[in-house]
Amino acid sequence: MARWHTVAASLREAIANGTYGPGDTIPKEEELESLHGVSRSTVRRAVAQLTAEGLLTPVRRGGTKVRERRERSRITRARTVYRDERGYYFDPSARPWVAVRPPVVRWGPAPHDIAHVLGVEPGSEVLIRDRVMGDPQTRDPIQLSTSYLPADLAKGTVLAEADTGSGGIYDRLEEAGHGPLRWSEVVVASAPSDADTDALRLTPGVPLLRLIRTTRSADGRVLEVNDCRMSGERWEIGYEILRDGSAEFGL
Amino acid sequence: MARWHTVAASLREAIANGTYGPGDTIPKEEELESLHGVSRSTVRRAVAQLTAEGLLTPVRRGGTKVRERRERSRITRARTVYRDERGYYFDPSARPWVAVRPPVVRWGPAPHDIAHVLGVEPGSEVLIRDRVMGDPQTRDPIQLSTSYLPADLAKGTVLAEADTGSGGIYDRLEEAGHGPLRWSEVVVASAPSDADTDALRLTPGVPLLRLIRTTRSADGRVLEVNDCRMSGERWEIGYEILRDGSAEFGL
DNA sequence: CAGTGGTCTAGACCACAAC
DNA sequence: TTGTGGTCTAGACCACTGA
Repeated sequence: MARWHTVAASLREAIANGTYGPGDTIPKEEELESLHGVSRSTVRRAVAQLTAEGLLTPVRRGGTKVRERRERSRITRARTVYRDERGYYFDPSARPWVAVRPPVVRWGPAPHDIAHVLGVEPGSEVLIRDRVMGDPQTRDPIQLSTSYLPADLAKGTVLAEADTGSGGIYDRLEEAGHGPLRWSEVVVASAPSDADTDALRLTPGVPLLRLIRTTRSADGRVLEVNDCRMSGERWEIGYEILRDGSAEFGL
Repeated sequence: MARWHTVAASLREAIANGTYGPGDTIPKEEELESLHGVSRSTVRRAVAQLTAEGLLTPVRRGGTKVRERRERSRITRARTVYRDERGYYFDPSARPWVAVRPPVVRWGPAPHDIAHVLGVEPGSEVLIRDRVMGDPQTRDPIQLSTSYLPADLAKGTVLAEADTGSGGIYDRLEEAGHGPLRWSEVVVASAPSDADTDALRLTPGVPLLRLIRTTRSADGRVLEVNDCRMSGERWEIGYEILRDGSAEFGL
């Protein structure tokens, strides 16, 4: 076993058994050097590893601290989509999030994994609608929501405008004769891109939790793919499980 | 911007635009040194970063390669649990996975996040049932499934045996008068532990996708928490979305 | 068996933030 | 102001594995 592995394992153990609790400062690099009889680079390799794993956060001048793990908040997904006069809702907990910056609408290449679902060639031009949802008070970003629409569907329509009006793109799609719309969604865990790490202010080592929702027309054509990304450390997604013939019960 | 950031960004860009495609070998460390005019350590810092992000895999003697991204396979969760003569099922796709090693049953401390759901003190002793499910042919591990049960419920019962008999712990719990059981589940993304990285043979930088299912008795007591972990790179979880009053439709 | 990545050292200077 | 982590260099030897 490499020496830095030994140092990392020793730190991991000390964190696991509570020797260093959340918020505590671990010994400074110089002390870890003499403690394990290794050079500073070796200590730094070990600390870098635990940092990437989300266990530590180095603070300049303040030492290296054991990260505080927040409790995850839950987003609950209902079995049925519902709507009111303002549009469709997928989340019955109805979080009061707001757009923390104006939506960005642009044309660009379809990412590989999205293109596959959207049924277009990877890299071909599609309409990309970016929103950042966050806390109404603090304006902290919470979710990055990106919609992708096929070019031939969106070109020259209100779908490509920043403001799509009441009910949003789904009402526009139904008005254009594609309805009644149908949706499905998958949950994915992935490493964040640099841009997402930045936008969500993620600590290194924290994965993304992604909800990828596909909108289809009544005849089965894929009209939109929405990729909603949030911190895997701060959020979890709850689903109901029903028993045959039983009534709904709470989570 | 630090120099290693520059090198990392340059490599990321080259991978994104296809200069280095999946499976390609990037220039060896020595070449990257002279290419960017930095020392070997700096090159290595950049490569370490992209490796942690899951973009590269260094191969001794074979150079450093751009990782092939596999397509994700889907696990579909139905809104209703169903059962046959063998027990309850939560996954209608009914994957033919098998236990790739005998289940391990032991008493141990409840992990912090599980204890919270189970309603016991973190670190207090609970029954832990570990299973590894995998491919019937290759016997590759696919899912790590760990069940936690409160000590007072499981002590001295068949629940603490390796073989719980036909229908497993759920049938035993219902026979003990706790039924009809109720379930709920949440999806979580998290960084894997060392043991999980090892058991699932995860590449560094790949997050875990976790299904945490809670079993409750008819009167609401939490009887079991199951933590099912799989590679976030290889799996996604699909959920049905129904429209009010509409018939089911496929994903 | 040789070339690649893996590890480690000793030393230097920088930059930020808490004091 | 100063102590902490952040970056970088030059050089050495090791260990695995694919040519």
